[in-house]
Amino acid sequence: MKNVFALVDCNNFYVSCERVFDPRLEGRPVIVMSNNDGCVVARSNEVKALGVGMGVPVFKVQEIIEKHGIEVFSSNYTLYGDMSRRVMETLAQFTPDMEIYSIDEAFLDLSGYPYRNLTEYGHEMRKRVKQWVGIPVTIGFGRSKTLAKMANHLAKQSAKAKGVLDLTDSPYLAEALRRTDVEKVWGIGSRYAKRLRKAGIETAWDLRNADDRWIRQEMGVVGLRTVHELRGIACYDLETAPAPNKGIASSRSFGRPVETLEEIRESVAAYTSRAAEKLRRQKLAAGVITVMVMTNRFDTKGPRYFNYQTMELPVATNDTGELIRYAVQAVEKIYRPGCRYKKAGVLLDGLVAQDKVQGNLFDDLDREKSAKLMRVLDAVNARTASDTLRYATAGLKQPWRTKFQKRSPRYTTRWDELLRVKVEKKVCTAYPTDYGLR
DNA sequence: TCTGGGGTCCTAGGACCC
DNA sequence: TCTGGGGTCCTAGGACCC
Repeated sequence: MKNVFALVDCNNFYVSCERVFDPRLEGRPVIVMSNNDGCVVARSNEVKALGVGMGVPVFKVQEIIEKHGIEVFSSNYTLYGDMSRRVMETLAQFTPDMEIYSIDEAFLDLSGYPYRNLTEYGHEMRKRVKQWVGIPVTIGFGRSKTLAKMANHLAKQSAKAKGVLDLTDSPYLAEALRRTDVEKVWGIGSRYAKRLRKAGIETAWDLRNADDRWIRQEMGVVGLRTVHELRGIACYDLETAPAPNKGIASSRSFGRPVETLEEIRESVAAYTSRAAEKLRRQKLAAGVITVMVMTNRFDTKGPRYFNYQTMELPVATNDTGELIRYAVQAVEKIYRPGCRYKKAGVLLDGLVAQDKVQGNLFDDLDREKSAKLMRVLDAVNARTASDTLRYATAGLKQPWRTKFQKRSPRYTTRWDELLRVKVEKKVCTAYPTDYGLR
């Protein structure tokens, strides 16, 4: 039996999410920015056509933004996360063999399903996601994940494909490989692309026909797998049950430079709280904590500084208060006065299941009490959908907070931010589904 | 003035042990 | 002055992904 993989990818996902709730944006140029309103992380097709690159700093394209009246949004991860869930739930109806690969992508394993016409099936999926959730998607089919990715990419380029391209047994496969630049291949980043091009390998077709020994030498086993995948030999299976995290990180740039130990300490405490919440959501505990601080790496004047401190905990924990205590100790060791800090972060490692934590003879914390307290904390914050309860160390006003100056309402997860619909005397004909609500 | 955040896997080399 | 070999574990760094 031959493998059939599909890759479903939401088009310009963050932009599409904004458009679902603000149809005025349809057909207009739209940008969504990264954290701290720093970089461009999502662009509508209109913006791509204006030559605005992925990941460019917003201030560098300010002129284009103003000249073309581009609509600009801060990231609204709460909204995007919820919309993603809706898309995935809809896709799950088509097959049980699904891997949620990222917030806006899913692999489907359709091997062994007697679909006579994959293209038709793809159009059905597209239609349903659009109708139920309001998000446009593109679908590529291939004999390996890498080929499904490539098909998806080509489907986006071609208007003729109408969002679906099947390359499983296609007579156009060779042509498709020839038309794909080597850096567009999944697994080939800018470094490898440069080296490959130097060696005369410019397209996916060239890569597919490259010498195995040379590839193994230059790119290791990972590179070799990519080449095999391009030949239609599937090296990667679907990963339906996500492996538990190996580490959990929480780091943020500051909305403005931070200089005092007090503010750095607050931010580190706040980031530690976030990381600890993630930890508890996955029922894990951390045995190692690392705190890092850094100045602006683009700043040419002023002292540049980067440092981190790792601490091993006597007992693995997911208690916010306890983790904050270690984090604060760590940050006090690396804080250097006279620097303008741009970013701080917390990394948790040595993760173990919370019910398999090894005790310690000298442990003086009441673990049961701590677990109870954390449950209450999480429950209250879940009900109020914000960090209503938090540790005083994290500060009250948090003047260093990351910027989100143009965030749209969290339409689907906050009662006080629901979409407002003006109803005139006539009967309202808008149904919740029109807004992605169910 | 303004430049994101959170992950994964692989490999080479050093520490350590017998 | 002579000074083995093989295994494991850990870490840092480099590549990649969205």
